[in-house]
Amino acid sequence: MVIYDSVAKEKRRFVPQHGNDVTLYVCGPTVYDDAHLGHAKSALVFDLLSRVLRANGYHVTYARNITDIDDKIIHKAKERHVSIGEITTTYIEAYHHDMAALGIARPNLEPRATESIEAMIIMIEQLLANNHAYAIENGDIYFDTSSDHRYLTLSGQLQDADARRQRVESSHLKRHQSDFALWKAVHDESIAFEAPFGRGRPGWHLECSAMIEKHLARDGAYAIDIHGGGADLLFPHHENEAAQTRCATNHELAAYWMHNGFVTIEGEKMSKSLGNSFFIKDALKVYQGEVLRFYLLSTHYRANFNFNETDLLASKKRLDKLYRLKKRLFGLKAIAMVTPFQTQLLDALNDDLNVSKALALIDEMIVLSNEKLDINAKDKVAKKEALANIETIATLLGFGTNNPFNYFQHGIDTATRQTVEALIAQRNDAKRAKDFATSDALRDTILALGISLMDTPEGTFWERND
RNA sequence: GGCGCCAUCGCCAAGUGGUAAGGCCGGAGCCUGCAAAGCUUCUAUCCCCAGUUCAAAUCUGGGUGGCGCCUCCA
Repeated sequence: MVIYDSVAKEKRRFVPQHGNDVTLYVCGPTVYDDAHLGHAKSALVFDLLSRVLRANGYHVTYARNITDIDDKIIHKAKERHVSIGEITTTYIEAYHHDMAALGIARPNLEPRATESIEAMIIMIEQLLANNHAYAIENGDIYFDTSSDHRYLTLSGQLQDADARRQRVESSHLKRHQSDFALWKAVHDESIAFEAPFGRGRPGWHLECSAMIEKHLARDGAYAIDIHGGGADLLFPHHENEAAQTRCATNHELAAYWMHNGFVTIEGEKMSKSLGNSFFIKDALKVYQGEVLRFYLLSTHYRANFNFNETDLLASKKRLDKLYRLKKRLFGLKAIAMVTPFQTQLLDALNDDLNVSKALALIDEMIVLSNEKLDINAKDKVAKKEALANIETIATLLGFGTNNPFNYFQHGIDTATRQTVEALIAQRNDAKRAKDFATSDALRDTILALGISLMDTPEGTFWERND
């Protein structure tokens, strides 16, 4: 397997530190609002990565954190006059629901910040003991970036202090502009945690380093094999995580760093300030989760992704073809077998998750299978192979996992369904009577309901139009 | 201002030194009572300029144009 390491800025052959075991940590969401398409992209990319790693025979421990204590959460709880727990429970459930709809498997571990306070306290104490952190008058504890000789080598920022001063809000109490809070002292009645160095709340960057130490880290040069997240996290979040870990422990944080590109809408990054966030739950009202999965995964993970409906529908048509083939194979049991296609598919994905190449292989496989079945509809070998190939696609990429008939009739309500089926029965009567004028008129009626008909030797099937 | 990414057919998108994958859309055909689906077939020399090389979309330099990070952020 080859992975693009966004710190080395080149593709590197992937070699785990500990034999067959792979540790993967990905920065998850802060649960103060619904998940948007950007969250989906990140979760999808690393879901795919974990699938591909496993397909290569690795034993993967995949952790994705949940930040459930944060100023934005507290703010929202106050705004709604509810507890923080109610906010986080609501959005954690929503997150899980949305991710499941996209066919994203749950990571092995989903550590929460509030359950990792002890680990964070331990790390702060290590940093204080090593003189990598200091407390200021009000009780806040900062990481001393000047004490880390490798600071900024991860992101390659290396900017001078004057440049940063322009942008960063100055805190006269910090020793250096780039120093960041490990612990924010709390003196009032608002939510806080007890710590030897005073009541307070953890800084954001700390939790990932602490959780990694607590749940994944093993002896060696690096705490874990792969650390992932959105491209916006490289600096300062991952830079700071890396600094904390190397200064508190005797190892670097991750052997490989992977960052996924952004989902943009109309060419602009989604953000609160622009008001252009596109929530997964809203997209799911219109499109099937699997179509969204296919679309969001169809562009290489490192490239920026400009979401638009035209491209989404083009992706849907591409996925449709996989399901049309599955429809032709309906009722047959898949038999485990090895085909050249499967090897090629894994090879493509092993090249830094080259999904475009994988999709091209899938298209070619579909055409070839259809061709064989057009020549001989009872070609058993072709059917067996095609089924096995579809199984592999489902396992590796999560595409084609549904019942093909349900897929094409997605979102049709019972009333419409009954109407359509009654009209089809009428039309079949007309067809039997060779009354093609009536039968064509009925098809137009059905078409007006958004339904396409397909006459086949096995009967008339219907599909929803998009 | 600093750091970084990107620019391939109408649209989406691989390929990163050896002579342009795939999909969508569109044209033609086969099949079909007519359709749909499926199949066959047709459509690019890679933003511009200069350089390196036997050979460049692919490397180097310079332009132009997008985008991201530097502040919470997937």
